[in-house]
Amino acid sequence: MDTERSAAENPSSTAGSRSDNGSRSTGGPRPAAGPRSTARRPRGAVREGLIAAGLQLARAGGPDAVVLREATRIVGVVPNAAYRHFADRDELLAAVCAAAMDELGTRMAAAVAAVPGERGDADAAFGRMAAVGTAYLDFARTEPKLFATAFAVPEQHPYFIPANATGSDRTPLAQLRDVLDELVEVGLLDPRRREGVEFPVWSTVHGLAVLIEQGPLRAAPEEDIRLVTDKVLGFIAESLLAGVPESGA
Amino acid sequence: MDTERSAAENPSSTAGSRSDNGSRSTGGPRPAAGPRSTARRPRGAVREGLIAAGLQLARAGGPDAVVLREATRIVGVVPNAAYRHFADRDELLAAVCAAAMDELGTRMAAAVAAVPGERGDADAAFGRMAAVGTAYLDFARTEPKLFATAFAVPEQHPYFIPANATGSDRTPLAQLRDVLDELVEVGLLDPRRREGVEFPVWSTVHGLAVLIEQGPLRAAPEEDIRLVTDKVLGFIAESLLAGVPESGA
DNA sequence: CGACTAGGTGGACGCTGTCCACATTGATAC
DNA sequence: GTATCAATGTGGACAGCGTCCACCTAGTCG
Repeated sequence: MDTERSAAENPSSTAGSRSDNGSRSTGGPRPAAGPRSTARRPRGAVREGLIAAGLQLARAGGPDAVVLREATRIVGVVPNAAYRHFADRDELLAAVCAAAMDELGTRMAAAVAAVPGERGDADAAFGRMAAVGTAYLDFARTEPKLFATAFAVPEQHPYFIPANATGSDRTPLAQLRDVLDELVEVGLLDPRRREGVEFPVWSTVHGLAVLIEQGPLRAAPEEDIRLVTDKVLGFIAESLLAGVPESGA
Repeated sequence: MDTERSAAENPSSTAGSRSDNGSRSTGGPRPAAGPRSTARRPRGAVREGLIAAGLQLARAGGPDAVVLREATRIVGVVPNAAYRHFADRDELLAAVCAAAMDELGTRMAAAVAAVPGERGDADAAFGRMAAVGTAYLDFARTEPKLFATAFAVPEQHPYFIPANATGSDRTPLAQLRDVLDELVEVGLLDPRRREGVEFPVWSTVHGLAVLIEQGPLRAAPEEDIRLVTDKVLGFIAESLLAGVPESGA
C-alpha cells in the first residue's frame, strides 16, 4: 500500500513558494525532500511506477479510479510526464488491466501448485480443477475491484497483451485448459467431451463471480452467496464428470 | 479524445413539443429562442426525459457515457435542473440502469411469448428455455452497451428497483425461474435437481455474454463466437436435461 | 564540443459533477 | 384577491479531470 518512492507528499501548494524559481546550477540549497529535477530516474522507472500506482488505485476503487493525474501524483511527477510513456489514459489503464490479470493468473497458479499429488493422480487432478475455480472466485471476492479491473480493458486495446513479463502461459484460460487436460489424462473426463469444454466452465465461473461481485447478487447475505456458489460449482463438477465410471468412492 | 464528443447536438427534446415559449415574454433584452422558461413542463416530464436521454446515451456509449450534463442538454434544461430530480449523477445512472434492465426483461418476455405451444407441452417448454437464453444473449450482442449498462448499477444503489412502470415483475431471473418450473412440469427436468438450479444456468449464460461482449472473447471472429456459444448452450441443456444418476453425492 | 533526443516542467483549455444564491411558478391559506 | 410556500428552473462558480502546447534539461553520440 505504501509506495517506496512517494517522496512527493507535499500538500498541494496551490500558491506555492515554489523553489524552482532560480535557475539551476549554483549548487543552490535544493530542498532535499522535493527533488523536482528532471530526467533523473532510472530508465522505465516512471512507467513502472505509473502502472504500480494505477494498480494500487484500481485495487482500491476499480477501473474508474485509475486516474492519470492521481497516478502521477503518487509517482511524484507532473501529470504530463505520463504522456511520455502512455499515449493517453486508456493506454495506462490497459497496462494496469494487464497487470491485474497477471495477478489473477499468478494467484491461480499458486493455488494449483499448492495442491499435492503428481500429475496422473486422479485425486490430485480433481483437486487442481477445484483449485482453479476456487482461486478464480477467491480473487474476485477478496479483490473485487482488482478483479473488475482485470476485465475492464478499454475497447481498442487487446486483452492478454503479449506479455513477455510474467509467464503469459499462465493466463487463467491456459491454466483452466491445462487442468482439464489433466482430468482427461486421469480418466475423469471423457476425451470426447474435452474439446471446447473450457468455455462452458469458464463462462459459469466467471458469470458467478460477476453476478456476485458486480451484479444483482452483490447485496445478498453471505450465507446465500455460499449456497449459490456451492450450487454452481457442484453443477459444473457434476456436469463435467457425468458418465464416468465411479472409481471407488 | 474529447474533441469527438460529437452528436447529440440536436435540440430534439424527447419531452413533448410543448411550446412554453410565447406566453409571457418579458419583452426585452432576451434572445428570442432562449428557452428561459421555468417550471412549466408537466410533472415528471424532466425526470422521465433525463432517464430517456440517459438511456439513449447508454445505448450508444455504455454506462460511462451517461453524462449528467449531456442528458440535461438533450432534455433542454440547464445542468442544475437534474438535481431537482436526482440526488447526484449516480442516482440518475441507477435509474437508467433499471430502465436498461427493464428493456432486457421486456425483450426476453417477448421472445418467450413468441414460442408457440401451451404450457404443459414438452416441446414448447424446451423451446421457451432456449428462448430465454437466446434472448439474453441476443440482447447482449445487439445492444452491448445497453447490456453493460443494465449491470452497471452504482454501488449503494440496489438492483431491480421496484419499478411500477413497465411490467417489471418479469425480471430476467423471474422469467428463468418460470421456464425452469415449466421444464419440471413437463418432465424434462428432475424435480430434485430443480432447487437453485437457476443460478448455474444464469451464471453460465451471463458469463458467456460478458466474456464475449466485454471480456477477452470480444475480439474473436464471429465464427468462433458462434462455436463457443453453441458449445456453452449445448453444455447447459445437456447438463440440465441429463437424467440424473441416483447418486446423492 | 556541439547537436540531438528522451523525458521532465509549467500553463492552458474545455469538459465534468456539484454547490450556491436567485427567480419564477402553480397551488394553497387567509 | 392577495400573500405565502414548496417545487422547479436559472446563472455563476469551483475543483478535478484528460489532454495539448511550449519550453527546458540531462545524457548520449557523432
